[in-house]
Amino acid sequence: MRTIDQTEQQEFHMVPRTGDFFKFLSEEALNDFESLELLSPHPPATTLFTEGQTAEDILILVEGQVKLSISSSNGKRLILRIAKPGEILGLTSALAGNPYRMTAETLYQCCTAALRRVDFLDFLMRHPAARQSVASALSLDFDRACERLRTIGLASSAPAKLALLLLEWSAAGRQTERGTRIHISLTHGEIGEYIGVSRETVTRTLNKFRRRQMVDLQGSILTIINQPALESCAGM
Amino acid sequence: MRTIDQTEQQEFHMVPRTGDFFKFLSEEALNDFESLELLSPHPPATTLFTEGQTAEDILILVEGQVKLSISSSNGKRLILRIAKPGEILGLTSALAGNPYRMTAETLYQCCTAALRRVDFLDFLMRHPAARQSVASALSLDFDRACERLRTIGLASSAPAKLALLLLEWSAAGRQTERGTRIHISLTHGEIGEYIGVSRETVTRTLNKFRRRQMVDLQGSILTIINQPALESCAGM
DNA sequence: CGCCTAATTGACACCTCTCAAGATATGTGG
DNA sequence: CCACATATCTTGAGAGGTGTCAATTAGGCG
Repeated sequence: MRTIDQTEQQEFHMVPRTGDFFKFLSEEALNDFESLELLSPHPPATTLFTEGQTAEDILILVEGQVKLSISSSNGKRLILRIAKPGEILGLTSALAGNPYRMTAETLYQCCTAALRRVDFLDFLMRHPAARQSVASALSLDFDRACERLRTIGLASSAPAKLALLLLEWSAAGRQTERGTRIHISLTHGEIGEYIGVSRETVTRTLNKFRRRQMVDLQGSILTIINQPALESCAGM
Repeated sequence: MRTIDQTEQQEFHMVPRTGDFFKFLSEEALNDFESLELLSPHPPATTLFTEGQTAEDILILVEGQVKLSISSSNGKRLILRIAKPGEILGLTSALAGNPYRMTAETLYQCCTAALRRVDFLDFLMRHPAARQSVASALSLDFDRACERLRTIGLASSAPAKLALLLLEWSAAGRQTERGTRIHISLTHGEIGEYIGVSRETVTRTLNKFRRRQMVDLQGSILTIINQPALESCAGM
């Protein structure tokens, strides 16, 4: 189901640097950074680090997507979010040198840049812009966790949770004349782990949305046809 | 039900500074801080700021307890945590100058120290120890949000959620020969808002715990008699 | 084609919410 | 001290939602 981008394994120095962290670095800071980093490719479905493991290095996602999740001892998982290029993985743990509070798993072929913790802290001392960038990343991490709490803790029913998730995703979607089109790259099981409901409930609820003409589903392409209906379902 | 500490309204300069933020400040930094702050007393059940409001000032809790919560448009609330003295309220929003993501409400008579945002940022520039302190506070905020997600999102049943909450609180409790004793200062309704279940379910579940000899309940004093049983109930 | 993963659908049990009624506390004013 | 008002807790009954289990179908890939 999950289609893997068949991009050629690129030469490391050619890997483009996109995303918030790199965007605000000066040319000079970028060069400084590149002299410290260790770039590594990772196959799909690789575990980069797990909950409880101590953070030795700083890991920055350069290319690909990484699933961040927390899990309970009885095997249940809760997906926090899908990290995009330019995100620092497990930032708070990495900064403080604490154990990771989450598990990071590659979705596709990924490329990460690793720095030793001390090197990264020194790097931040040298570049105020990077410090600013890290501060907003911390802020963003917290905001996103609150957003997750809102979806999981405040939505009363499974349809409400799913509607909230779709609306959240719709921000990154493309506008078409039929509605907002988004690409769903997760399985129903993973969507379930995203909003804390079972796989089967995701299937049933998605079908309910489709029957009610709220969304259209063609393979992994979902189109939000009736956004107001979705919003009222989400309780907005 | 909620008993209010009848401490005399103290002279401002006599208010003791406790908690993580103040603990790591040098004498000099503390004096610097005190020259910038504006101390204010607040009656119980006062709203300090609400979700969506823009953060103009930095607010640090000096004395008392503050309930931090998020809420949905249909009136449902989710308590994030009870802030203790020394905590910076809405830190990520305050630092970034973003709208608050939560609502802050005093529980008892409280005293806060307010600084203008720019003054606080300047203060941080002057005092590396304070910067360090803020960094770990940010980290702690995130960790606590994840902890909340674990309780609300990963626990499968109401008893599991309540058990997790009690065990979380037991860390701050006092050991006695009968078990860990904790003081519950929230109503059942508020406990419900803490773990995302209804008021009645809290009552029923607490009684179940009591009937099964897992806890003992005398007014607002709860004693964890059978911690292993609680832990297994929490799914640990 | 055969294997494997994911999606689908139905049946059923159980949990929790809601509504409603009553009991128990706490505070207030006479 | 008593009567009253208010807030909180308690308990029961009913309904709806969701998880689990099980069987079947669909789709991708070697």
